[in-house]
Amino acid sequence: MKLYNTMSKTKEEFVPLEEGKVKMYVCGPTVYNYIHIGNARPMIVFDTVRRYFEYKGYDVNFVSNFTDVDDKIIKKANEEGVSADEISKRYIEECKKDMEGMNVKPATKNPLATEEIGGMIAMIQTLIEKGFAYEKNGTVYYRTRQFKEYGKLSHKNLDDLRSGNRSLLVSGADEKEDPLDFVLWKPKKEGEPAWKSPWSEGRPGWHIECSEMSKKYLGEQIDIHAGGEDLVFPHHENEIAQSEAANGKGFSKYWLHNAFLNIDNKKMSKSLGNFFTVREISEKYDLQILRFFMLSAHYRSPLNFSAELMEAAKNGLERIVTAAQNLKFLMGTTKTTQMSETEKETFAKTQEFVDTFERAMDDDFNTADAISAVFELVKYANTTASGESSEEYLQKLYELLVKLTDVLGIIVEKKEELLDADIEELIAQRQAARKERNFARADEIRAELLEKGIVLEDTREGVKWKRA
RNA sequence: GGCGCAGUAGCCAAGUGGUAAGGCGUGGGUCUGCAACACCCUGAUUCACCGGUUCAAAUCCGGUCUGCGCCUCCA
Repeated sequence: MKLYNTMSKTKEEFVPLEEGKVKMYVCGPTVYNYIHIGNARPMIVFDTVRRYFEYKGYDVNFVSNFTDVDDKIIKKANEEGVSADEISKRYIEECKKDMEGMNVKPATKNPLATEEIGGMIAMIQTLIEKGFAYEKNGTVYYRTRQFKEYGKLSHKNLDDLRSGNRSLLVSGADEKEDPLDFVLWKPKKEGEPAWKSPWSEGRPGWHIECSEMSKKYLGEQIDIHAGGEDLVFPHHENEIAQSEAANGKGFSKYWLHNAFLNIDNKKMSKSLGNFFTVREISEKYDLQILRFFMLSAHYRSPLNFSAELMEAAKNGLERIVTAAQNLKFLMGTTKTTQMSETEKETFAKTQEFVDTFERAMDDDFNTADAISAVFELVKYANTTASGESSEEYLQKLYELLVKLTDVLGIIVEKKEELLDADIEELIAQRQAARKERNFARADEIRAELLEKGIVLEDTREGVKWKRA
């Protein structure tokens, strides 16, 4: 299994720190509003990564935080005249609802920054003791140049950073020893949430949160640290500087970053007005479609979002779900139970699709290729399964389809639904009308049911129905 | 200015040295009372452009054009 490591800029063979286990940390959202579809990409992508590790038999400890103290949260709280705590609690709940809709598995642990302040203070203390941090008037800064490997993740040269950001030297006319130093702890301003610390009453800087939460819940060394590509610098670079300086050992073995989701080939932003929340999308589409859409491209490629592409994703996903439903339907009508020798041979050929699927996923989670393997399985099922198939054969095909789509977090199983008695009656009436070749009446009933959201399909094995 | 990514059919998208997967859409056909589903056929002599290396290039090298990202606590 190979994965692309931002640190080495190459695909590397995955070797876990501990046999059979994966310790994985994904930087979560700052909860000041509903999450947007850009936030959804890493959630979906890294959930899929997790699912594939689990498919391969690994025990995955998946930790993803919520940043629940931040300027934007405070700003939102002030606008609404409520506490910052109320804002963050509210949007954590809303975020979890969206994640459920996208079929993102709950993390092993979702630490909250505000509940880990003690550990952060201890880590900052250690950094000060080791000479990697210093305090000035209540603010604690990280002494960036003290960490000799600074820039190793983003492949930046400290002097380039300096010249590129000369303007900051002026605007940052503060007490920093060096303009590259970043904040570990800052004193509170009027009306801001604050915690007591040895330096001032205040709150932690953003970067230290992840260093501490990752250490607390996964240990000083982890297998995978992931997030959006914009986090490479400075966030992850700073995390490395903090964690490795404080713990005296390598932090994460592999660094995974997803590319951005664009809209009209532009980065999504409020100022451009091309900003969508997951909640807005959910009003128009099942979030399964959003998930399927996100997985249709490689996670390290920029992905463009548009209504047209969502429609295409919707149709593609429906093809997969329909195939699964069709197998299920045939299972209910088949006469034979056991697979014949011929069917055994036919089923054996599906191994080819499994191999293709795994080869794709083993190659840095190539979900686009993995999906094409699923489509090939779908075509194979559609071609080989019929009313003549045995229940066992249909069942095996169905289980295989579920197994592969489950890795992608795509749900093809539908809950058993019962129809109202009057709808059952209408379907029966229509069948009777068809038998009498009274097609006008039959079509009338079909149209009537369609208005109620019931779509009918006539097949050799009987009438199928589904909700529109 | 520094660092980096990308350009493959109408659209989306794999493929990183051996002769272009898959999906959506279009058009035609089979099935069906019709429809839907499904199936079959339909698509790039060609992978932004120009050179080069090689028996062989979408894939490697050089250059050009175009789009985009990071260098601001934005996933």
